[in-house]
Amino acid sequence: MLRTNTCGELKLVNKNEKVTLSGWVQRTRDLGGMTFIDLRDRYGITQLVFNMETNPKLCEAARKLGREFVIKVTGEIAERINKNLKLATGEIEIVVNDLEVLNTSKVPPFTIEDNTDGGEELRMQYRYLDLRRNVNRDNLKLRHLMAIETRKYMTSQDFIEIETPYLIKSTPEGARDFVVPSRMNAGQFYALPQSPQTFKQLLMVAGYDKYFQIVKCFRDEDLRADRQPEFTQIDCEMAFVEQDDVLNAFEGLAKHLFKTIKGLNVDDFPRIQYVDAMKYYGSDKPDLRFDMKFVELNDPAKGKGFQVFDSAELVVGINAEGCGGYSRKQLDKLTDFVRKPQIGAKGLVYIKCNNDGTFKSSVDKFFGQEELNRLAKQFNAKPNDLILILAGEKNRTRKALCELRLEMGSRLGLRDPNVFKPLWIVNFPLLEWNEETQCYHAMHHPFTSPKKEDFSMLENTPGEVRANAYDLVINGVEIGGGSIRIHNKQLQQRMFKLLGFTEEEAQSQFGFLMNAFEYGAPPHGGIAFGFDRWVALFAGTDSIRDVIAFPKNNAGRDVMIDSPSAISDDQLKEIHMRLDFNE
RNA sequence: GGUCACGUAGUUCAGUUGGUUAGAAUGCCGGCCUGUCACGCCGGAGGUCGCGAGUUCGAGUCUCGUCGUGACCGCCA
Repeated sequence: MLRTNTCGELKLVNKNEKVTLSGWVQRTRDLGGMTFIDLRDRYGITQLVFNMETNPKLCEAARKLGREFVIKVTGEIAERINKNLKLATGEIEIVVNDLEVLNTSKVPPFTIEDNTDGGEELRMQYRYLDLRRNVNRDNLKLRHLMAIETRKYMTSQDFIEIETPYLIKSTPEGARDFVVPSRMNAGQFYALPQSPQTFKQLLMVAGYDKYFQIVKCFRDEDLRADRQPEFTQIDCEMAFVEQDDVLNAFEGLAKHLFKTIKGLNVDDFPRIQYVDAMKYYGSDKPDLRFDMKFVELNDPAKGKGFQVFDSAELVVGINAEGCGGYSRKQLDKLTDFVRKPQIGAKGLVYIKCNNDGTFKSSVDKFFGQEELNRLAKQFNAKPNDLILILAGEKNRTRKALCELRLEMGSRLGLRDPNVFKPLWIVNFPLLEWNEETQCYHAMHHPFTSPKKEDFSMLENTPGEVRANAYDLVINGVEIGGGSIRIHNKQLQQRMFKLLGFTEEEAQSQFGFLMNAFEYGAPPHGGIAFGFDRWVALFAGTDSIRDVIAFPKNNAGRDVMIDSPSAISDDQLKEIHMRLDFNE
């Protein structure tokens, strides 16, 4: 037998038991006359003790063991003379009388410790060693628990998990598809799904009125810390529902996860209109852990002769409470921050609210004390507050101020990763104007239904039509999004036309869906959650790579197995492909 | 497609204005040590400064290119 117990479970109550343990050598402490070894497995660490006086041969063998050797030991559980309360098994140790090396190990390229000395690159290359560390094991365990709790909750609500295919059909809307050549059908390709969207709608037509799936999705786009080419969604769909039914159902799932995973009872989630989120936070995924709402200043700020304000489409600011003491240098740094190309503001106007009730501003030349006071009142600013104002084109300025708001939130320590502020953003626009292609495209996806009361605007002002679409946002992270779908062939056709599809294109790409709508499609809607992001959020990390066992780097490469890689000429021939690119 | 940062010992990093033999910590190897638990103490080995070109009397340091890694913009229904 290779083991009778794990390295995390033996306690004082097991004293004098004879046990066999197997695991990895975490560390040896050779004191000369005696040697201690920390033996590690997934469950914990147990101390082994070898004594030169009682068993010199065995003790010599133990001294030769290197880090990460795999060993099997048999011995008796003894109470420690010096207990280590930092360790779950710290009250006992194993007095070893038999030692077998199951496998040796090269010296690992970095230490398998909580505070490892290994850098990102190296740890990715030796991911199987990195995964031995506690932080990764805890993250993967958290991921597992969240998946289990999701399945438990969904099952309790009568949802059933149904698998949908991975080899499907390429369609133009949305992200770039990963594509798979077909051997049996020369010149034709499958695509990997960007999501099971159309299949789950077909399941609704089929009468499976509560569906979910924890499922891989694939998008061939450039990566970020929170984006992988393959990622996991909690994909859900319901029939006979309206927007509120969906929000309530999945607010239930979110609350269940907060409760069971984080032990938190969270309040009902606020529901914020898309237009309000943009107006007050400059973002469709506001971080509500802190307030610092935007205050628009077009009326009071214009007409004072300050060209920047007078010519701006929008003048808008925030109040950074308690920052009135910022030095010139600190303010310059903030100005540099907003002028970075990614932020894109031209400059930053400040108003310092001095403790004596006076104001100091970068636009003193144009605004007297009284006028500054009037501006400050709009923010409910108190002495020692700092008002920061940006001006310019509306969308750009809001986006820049959003970044500045988050930066100030971070500086003021208002973005505690242990605090969670979920909310719904509702009533997204149906369409978005794309400058590049000079046409509208669906903001969510082309199956999203417009608001009934906005139908009349579809012909003349389609940009103003609102959709039955919603996002779940937690702490400034978009965790999920969905919509009430179109279930009527005529409306779906009209939608495709609006998006610039010809009738033939729509038919060849989505005919299967529209045909299905002719056979009694029920009203339906759903949502999909970014599972990796949700786990990352609960794990307190910014990068979803930390919660994926074998992630890819930001060029889409797996540096451990070295993929993607070339394939042989024979393989190419089999799939009827010839390469055509410059090396 | 673009912007920025980084690349020096196994590893993580420092390295001044361009100037003698490139340092520290940790890991590794050897020795001592009977209650350690980040054990301690003593000693040792370990470097194509990512790669290529250029400037210079002289380059880890400056310039250009290139490769790798990370972050971001575009992109991601």
